[in-house]
Amino acid sequence: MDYTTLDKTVDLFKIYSDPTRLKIIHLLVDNEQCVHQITEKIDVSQSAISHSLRQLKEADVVNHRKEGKHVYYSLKDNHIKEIFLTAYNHVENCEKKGQ
Amino acid sequence: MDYTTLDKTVDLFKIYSDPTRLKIIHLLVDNEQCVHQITEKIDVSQSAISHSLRQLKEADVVNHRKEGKHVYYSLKDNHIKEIFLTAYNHVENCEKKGQ
DNA sequence: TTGACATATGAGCGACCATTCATATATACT
DNA sequence: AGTATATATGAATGGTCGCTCATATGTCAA
Repeated sequence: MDYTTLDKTVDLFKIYSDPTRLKIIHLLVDNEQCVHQITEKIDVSQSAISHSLRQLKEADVVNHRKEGKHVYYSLKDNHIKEIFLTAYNHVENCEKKGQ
Repeated sequence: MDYTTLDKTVDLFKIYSDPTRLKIIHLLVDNEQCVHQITEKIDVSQSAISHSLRQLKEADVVNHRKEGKHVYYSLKDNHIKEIFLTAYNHVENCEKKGQ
């Protein structure tokens, strides 16, 4: 084995490095949401959302629970939220300073 | 324009999502280093290192200063370090807990 | 100015990956 | 059972991107 901590960190960052997945994470920062709600708010096919959610789940970034026909997703961990917010706020600050 | 904050955040995460670039960031967490030092410590060609450094520079992740023949690179910002360390430590903790 | 060392750049190739399309599964209702 | 809604899956494809190779640029020393 030489699948190091650094390699695993790369994989975690890859999860954040896609517009669809990051939009989902953004939505889930505040509340859990079901697939249907997510699909309404992001402009890609339901299939694409589902594929993205699968990756988020396999990367241990989200939890999911079933409730009747619906499946609700939420962020798994405070670190997951923290990584997102630190980067997001950094980008926002850079914008205000002008690039 | 609809190059949103979220899109820019995706681009920032993309920078972290490559083994070579992340290894460089890892090296620079403690000290600034010149290209030659970095090349000695990472097992890809000098050309690949240089390409990676260029991307890091264009993404405003690193500073560089010339000193004679050498060019020294360092992390530009504490946020850059924080994003890396939060993710890296998260992965380390997950490893200890067993996956 | 020639040679050695340090760094950067451009082109081209190969691999990876997000999306769509079509379809499958699951649940609820009548 | 049959229909509608919600979600998941597999295959195929188009685009992105990191790497190597070759070469260019820059800097110092003799």
